[in-house]
Amino acid sequence: MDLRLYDTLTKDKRVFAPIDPSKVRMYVCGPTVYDFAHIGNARPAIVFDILFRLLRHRYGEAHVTYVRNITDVDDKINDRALRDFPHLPLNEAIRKVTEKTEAQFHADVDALGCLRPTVEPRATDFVLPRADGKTDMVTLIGQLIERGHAYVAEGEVLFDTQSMPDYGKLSGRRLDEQQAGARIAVDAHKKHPGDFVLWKGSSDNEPGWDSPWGRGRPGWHIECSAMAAAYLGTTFDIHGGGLDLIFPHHENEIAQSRCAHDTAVMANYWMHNGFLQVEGEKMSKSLGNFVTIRELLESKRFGGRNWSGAVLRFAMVKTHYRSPIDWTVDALDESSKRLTRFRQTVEKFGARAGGDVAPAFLERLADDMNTPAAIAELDGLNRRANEASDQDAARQLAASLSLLGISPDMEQRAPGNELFDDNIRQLIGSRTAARANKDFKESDRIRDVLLAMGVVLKDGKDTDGKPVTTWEIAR
RNA sequence: GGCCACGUGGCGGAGUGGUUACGCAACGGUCUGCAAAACCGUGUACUCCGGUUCAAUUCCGGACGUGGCCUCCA
Repeated sequence: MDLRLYDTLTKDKRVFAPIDPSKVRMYVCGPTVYDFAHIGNARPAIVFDILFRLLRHRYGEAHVTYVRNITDVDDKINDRALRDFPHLPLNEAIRKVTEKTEAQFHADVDALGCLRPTVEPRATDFVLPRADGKTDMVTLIGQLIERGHAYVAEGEVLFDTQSMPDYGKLSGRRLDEQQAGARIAVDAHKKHPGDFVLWKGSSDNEPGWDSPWGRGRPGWHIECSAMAAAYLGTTFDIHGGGLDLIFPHHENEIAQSRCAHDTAVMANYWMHNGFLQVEGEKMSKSLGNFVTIRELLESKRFGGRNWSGAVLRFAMVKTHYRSPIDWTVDALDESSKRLTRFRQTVEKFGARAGGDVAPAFLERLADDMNTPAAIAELDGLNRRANEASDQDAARQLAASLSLLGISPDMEQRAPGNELFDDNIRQLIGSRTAARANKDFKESDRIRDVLLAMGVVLKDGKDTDGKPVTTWEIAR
């Protein structure tokens, strides 16, 4: 069965053919580490994690390289550093901000069930030429100047967009059209208003590196060109990111990379996840609907309860990755219910992941990651398992969920208390014993105790007819 | 103003030129010490107007609506 992927550049869905199946290569634009990641940031992390898992499943774990950068040089980071650590030297303050934020980001996406990428390079490690000879930004910029694709003007190095005949192909923007729009800053030193900065000078309270063009820092797009080449080579398989990055970020990455390396393409498939709204409105701090991953996991700010990483992940993948998502309490509620049903079936049959993924499920996923259709197959498996006590269906359900990055125990973790789980299991054990003795008074007492803890019990039977009790957090 | 998506039942959300998506909610039932859950069954749909076609929710054109990008942004 073929894997088919939608390519933003060619606007079509086609069979994925890696350049080298023994070394499938994917680059995804990662976070700028200046503040807590919001739920919108979680989307590309989850979407491309699923693609990563799918590729590993097809080509083998050792044959897929997933690079996701960490942007740790950015004006927002500078601002945050000056605000939060005014007494520290700038570099130290910046390091404090980026290290803390990076740790937060990792904790958040870990909780969402995302695997760590193969490599997570930090931009600041790729500004200057490196001892290991991996591609760096200064060298890349030098190559662009040499090849006549960039020029120096007023202390900046600018990319000469007119030097690239098909600039704008990804976003469908032509240079002459852009002149019409008044939004692009017209600077006298630019040859064309669409030209963008590769290198800019730094003042004393901005981070800077010594370069052939003076002390300065890289522009917004060059870091990804450098790090992608450093780990994946000049042409690779998949480049991903959010829809909003198509222009200017990815457009400019393509321009830089192709012109510096003189290649026909930078990546063979450009993939973009859709945007997310919150309760029907664009997420913004001014509307007060700005919600971070951490808040969803740990606070009751959204919907009066907190949500497990599995529920957040499920809510994210029950919509196709290219469609917009309206992030609502109702959607999380529904996700929680559906997931609980799957979990109960898996537990009831004692099914463990590691078995075979259901073929129909895999087929849906292979069709440009049609996760909603794939999940519908899980409903079918769930039904088959329960209707006909079909062990195999339950095993396939567990294995398929696992390919989606969802394991049953992710759902069960009670927030903020690691002993919670064990405690509940003990109480359930006592209650099961009481029920076996027909001591229903005691049995009901324990059930009430658990209910007071916010835990609802569900009695069932396993395939041998033995009583099995599962539980979930009360809604 | 330019570019790009999208508009499916009460809600979420796939897909298809003629045949059940799927789930949540609702209603009915089976089962269980009770409750809950689970399982089974039932109903409701394809924004509007033209066109192509034997046949359109599905293709083409238009209208209206929603969202995104064009500036840091997943």
